[in-house]
Amino acid sequence: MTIAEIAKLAGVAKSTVSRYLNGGSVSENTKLKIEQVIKETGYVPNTFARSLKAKKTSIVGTIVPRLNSYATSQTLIGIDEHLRENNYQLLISNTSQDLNREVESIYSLANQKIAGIILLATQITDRHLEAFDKINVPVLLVGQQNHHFYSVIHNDEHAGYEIGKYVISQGHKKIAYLGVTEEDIAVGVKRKRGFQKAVRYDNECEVHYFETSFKLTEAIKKFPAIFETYKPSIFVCATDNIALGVLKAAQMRGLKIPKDLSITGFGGYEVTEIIHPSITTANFFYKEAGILAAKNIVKLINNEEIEKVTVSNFELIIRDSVDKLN
Amino acid sequence: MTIAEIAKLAGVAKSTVSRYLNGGSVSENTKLKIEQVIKETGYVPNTFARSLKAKKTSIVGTIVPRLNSYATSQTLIGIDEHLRENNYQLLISNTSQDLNREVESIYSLANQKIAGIILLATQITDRHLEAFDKINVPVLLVGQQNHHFYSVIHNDEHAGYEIGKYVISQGHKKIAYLGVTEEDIAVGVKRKRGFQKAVRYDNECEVHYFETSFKLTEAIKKFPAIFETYKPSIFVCATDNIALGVLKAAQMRGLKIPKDLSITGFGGYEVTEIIHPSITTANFFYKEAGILAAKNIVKLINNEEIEKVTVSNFELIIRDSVDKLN
DNA sequence: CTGAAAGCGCTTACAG
DNA sequence: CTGAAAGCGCTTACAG
Repeated sequence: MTIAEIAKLAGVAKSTVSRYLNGGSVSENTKLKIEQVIKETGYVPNTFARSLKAKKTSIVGTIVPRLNSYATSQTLIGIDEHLRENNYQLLISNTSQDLNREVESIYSLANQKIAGIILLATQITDRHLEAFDKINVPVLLVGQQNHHFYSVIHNDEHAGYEIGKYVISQGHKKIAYLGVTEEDIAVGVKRKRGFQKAVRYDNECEVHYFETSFKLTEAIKKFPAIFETYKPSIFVCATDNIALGVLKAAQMRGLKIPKDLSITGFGGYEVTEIIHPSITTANFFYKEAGILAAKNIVKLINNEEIEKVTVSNFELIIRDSVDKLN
Repeated sequence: MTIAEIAKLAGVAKSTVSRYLNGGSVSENTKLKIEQVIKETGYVPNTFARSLKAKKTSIVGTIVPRLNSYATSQTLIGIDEHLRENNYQLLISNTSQDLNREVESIYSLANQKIAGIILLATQITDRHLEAFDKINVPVLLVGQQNHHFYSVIHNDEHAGYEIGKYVISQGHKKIAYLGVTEEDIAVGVKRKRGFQKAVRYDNECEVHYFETSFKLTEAIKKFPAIFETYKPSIFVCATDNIALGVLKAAQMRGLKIPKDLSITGFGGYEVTEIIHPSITTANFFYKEAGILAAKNIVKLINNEEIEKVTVSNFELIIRDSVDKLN
């Protein structure tokens, strides 16, 4: 089935059918005829021919650092949902946490004439800047903020603040903050900064800051030394994964949570609810952030105005992993 | 940059450049010239023009029931990896567990002239059969077997058998098997069948079979009634998710695992290791199955022979959730 | 080995 | 509102 056959069957010119398909002006009468023929034949336009002429597609490329992460999945689900409803297609490009592949993906997606790019960002390097600069395609960052780009971010700083306030309200005076590298602005800098703001004016409160990677296993390894030398009453962990590592390490040495040690996380990962005891955490709405991202990229594609930074919400979920000391 | 410009710069005809690009016969000399020009200009062929003529692409569509599942992520990672290495592109189509959307996706992918389809299958209905029949594209099933299709499956039956053997070897005599609907052949039928084979000849062993859904929360709800009326020494759960639900429910009522109750799962989900106590389970190699699937679909696309059914391996992982009673 | 030409299935000014 | 024609950037017989 081609547009030519449809045109012939409907007794009109190809261009008229094309106009009908693209919402151009067609008389009611011919509209009906074409509609009829298309229904009968089940005709679907050839995407390649269309894209070849129009020099663009209705595909939004989303670059993700990894596929096997709760945050990624939920965000993708949100993006997918909104894109689908608006007749855009989602193309997922997985980079397996390889920044080189991330840059390659940018060029590769541009080459496929995708309409826009959503990047679930971790770090933005000069090579990212250069690539985005070259390709001239609407771009939206999710999870990290950068003054060169539009972005949808989580409220990491405020989440850190709320966690801090809560921990203090439960009477904790000796806190181990287990964070990550400051190269990650959102997770490494902002969550900590928010936390610091909350504890700053409590003079009796002592906080020591430690750093680990995003890996659960690394947190398990780091735990014993910190716990033994510093003896904190609580571990405030910069991610749920780290919190899970700390929980595992603590339970392995027979500690009762939260009686012997309290723990908090960030993220709102499903496991934190399943696990026993369930973990107090700041829950980010990843799926909603995905929907916001999709909405914004669509607007960008249509040259509509949007805010430079859209902040997605969070909620503090108080569960069973923090002991009340006062 | 178009092929015409490259041709002009290299001083040859478009068709010669095209032949060079597609591995046709070109003299060493012209090959060098073209190579040079392409390098200088950074020319990349237009995919749409190419696909429009060639009437096919190098895209493999993978239809997944859901994005937020460990099994799905791992399988996709495997598929992605092997496809990338072989210059195919992966297009992921998420159906959010909606069988209608699954069927729609089949047609939609076919319409995009993808080279092949991998379906992470749950159930195969007549409408699936009809769709695949119509589109005439190589198809491969993952996770479920069906005599109409090529497939890569997990060794569910043998895994069930090994779990059964192990449970008996630990002296359990009163077993609750918590399974799922038999509409799911792999999970609902085969795992149970394997398990039954293992326990069949142990006369002292009593097994009661129960059914729940795939949802963790449902397992939590089902737990109390089963536990109180039947009082088993172990819950053999048909998935890790169900096992996690049982664990949660048991811990909520203060039971010590495995002292008061033993639990096993199927799947090898990451959480089963993190959680305390860690759960004994049959670990399926999802990523490897993904690689196998990608290998097979590529062969199918190239008209190479493959086995109708490829069985992916598993391993029994013995951890801390089963008590030794003998 | 190489080139000229036709054609894949659309869209888009342009003219009426 | 409608149609004829050109052209998007490739590939593929065909002829030499």
